[in-house]
Amino acid sequence: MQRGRQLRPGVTLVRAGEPMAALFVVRSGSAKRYSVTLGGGEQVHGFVLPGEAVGLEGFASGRYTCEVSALEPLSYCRVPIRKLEQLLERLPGLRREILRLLGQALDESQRLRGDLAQSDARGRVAHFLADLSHRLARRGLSPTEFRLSMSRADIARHLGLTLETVSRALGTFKREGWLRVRARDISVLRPDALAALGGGIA
Amino acid sequence: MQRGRQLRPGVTLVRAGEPMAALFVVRSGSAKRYSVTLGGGEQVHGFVLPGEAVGLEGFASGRYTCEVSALEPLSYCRVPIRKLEQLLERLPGLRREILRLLGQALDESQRLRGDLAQSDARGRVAHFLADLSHRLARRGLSPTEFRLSMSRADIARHLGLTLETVSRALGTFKREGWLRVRARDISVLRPDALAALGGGIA
DNA sequence: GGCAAAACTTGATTCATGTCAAGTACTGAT
DNA sequence: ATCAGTACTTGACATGAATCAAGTTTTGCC
Repeated sequence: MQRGRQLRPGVTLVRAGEPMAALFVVRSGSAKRYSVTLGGGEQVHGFVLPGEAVGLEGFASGRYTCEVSALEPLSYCRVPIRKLEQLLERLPGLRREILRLLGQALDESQRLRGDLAQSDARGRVAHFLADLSHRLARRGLSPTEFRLSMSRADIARHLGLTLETVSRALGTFKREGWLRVRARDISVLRPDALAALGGGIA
Repeated sequence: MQRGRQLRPGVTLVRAGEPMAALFVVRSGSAKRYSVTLGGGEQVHGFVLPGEAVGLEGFASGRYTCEVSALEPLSYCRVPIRKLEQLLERLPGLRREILRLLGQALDESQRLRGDLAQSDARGRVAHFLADLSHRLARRGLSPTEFRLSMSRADIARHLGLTLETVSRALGTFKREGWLRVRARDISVLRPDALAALGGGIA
């Protein structure tokens, strides 16, 4: 495992189509995962937060299938696949951990898709915020006070909305007293309300 | 591996919340993967075709996270997890294969989510049909003549649409000469047109 | 084969979100 | 500190999909 590597904002960590030589784990900062569509637009698959892995979907074909680029100064570890395979040979615990990681990524992706498919614009934005909050909390960061490292346009492309609609949803949450929003700084005042709107599975 | 098991239409193969005791591989027939939402509705995550695996997302927590029930008479193999772990110990090739399977499921889920987020109703339905066609072809079945084993309502819940909208989309494809539709029997006349509308990543 | 229930299609209307457009507030550079 | 460029907000309007409501076809059962 190689650690202590750094990336400046905007720099790409992995590119779609490159052979998967390593997995990455983000240590600090955040990144955007996206694909470039036929029309030249970006499909934003999601955002990577500290403690989360990058490159898992490369197991499918041995190549990365999306681009991942830093939204803030990013530090990360690199885990070469060769090394990983050697370790998997010997460590049943690591085997389970990798399967768990993949299973979790799969589960989250499906759950998210389901929720997006069935909620309106406000529900999607609420879900997005609640999810972010939850993932930050898991990492020991504040679930109620945080700074969005991504633009409204990125959020919109992630949720299948337009940036205007995202802006309006944030506006209504603010007006209803659920959030404080100042540019990219968010304070969640009513996590329960967001979670309720974000909806989801029983 | 235990094979030759059968299920009648409507019967459930795995239930959300159950401990993951085994993986399953469908041999013939098809199934619906779904979650029950807070309101009692169904979130349809997708459909399982012959040759595809069921239960992968259970690796996340050791429990299945969605329900899978047969849409047609279903035959399948059951692969107990204990057995699988023993085999993973000895067979590096199987380790890679399982990772590949999970990576592929993850990649497809993300790609699908991205496409759904960015297409309109017709695009989604076109994508759905093109995907189905592609997966059937992979299995050696006809990519142009098939029978939908799921209802319009299931398709709609899968795509985040209403059943009326799905019906109308099929209607327009029919009128434009891209499909023949007779109840659940589909003939694809213009696969290219569907693929183009289904759009996707570069 | 006939019947009832379910699944599906089609039409009219409403509403949410996209689109277009203008204006405001950040941000980073000089 | 000022300025320029970008990001964001807000408003007016258009549009595609949801909703509501009949009708029609298919399916499975007797």
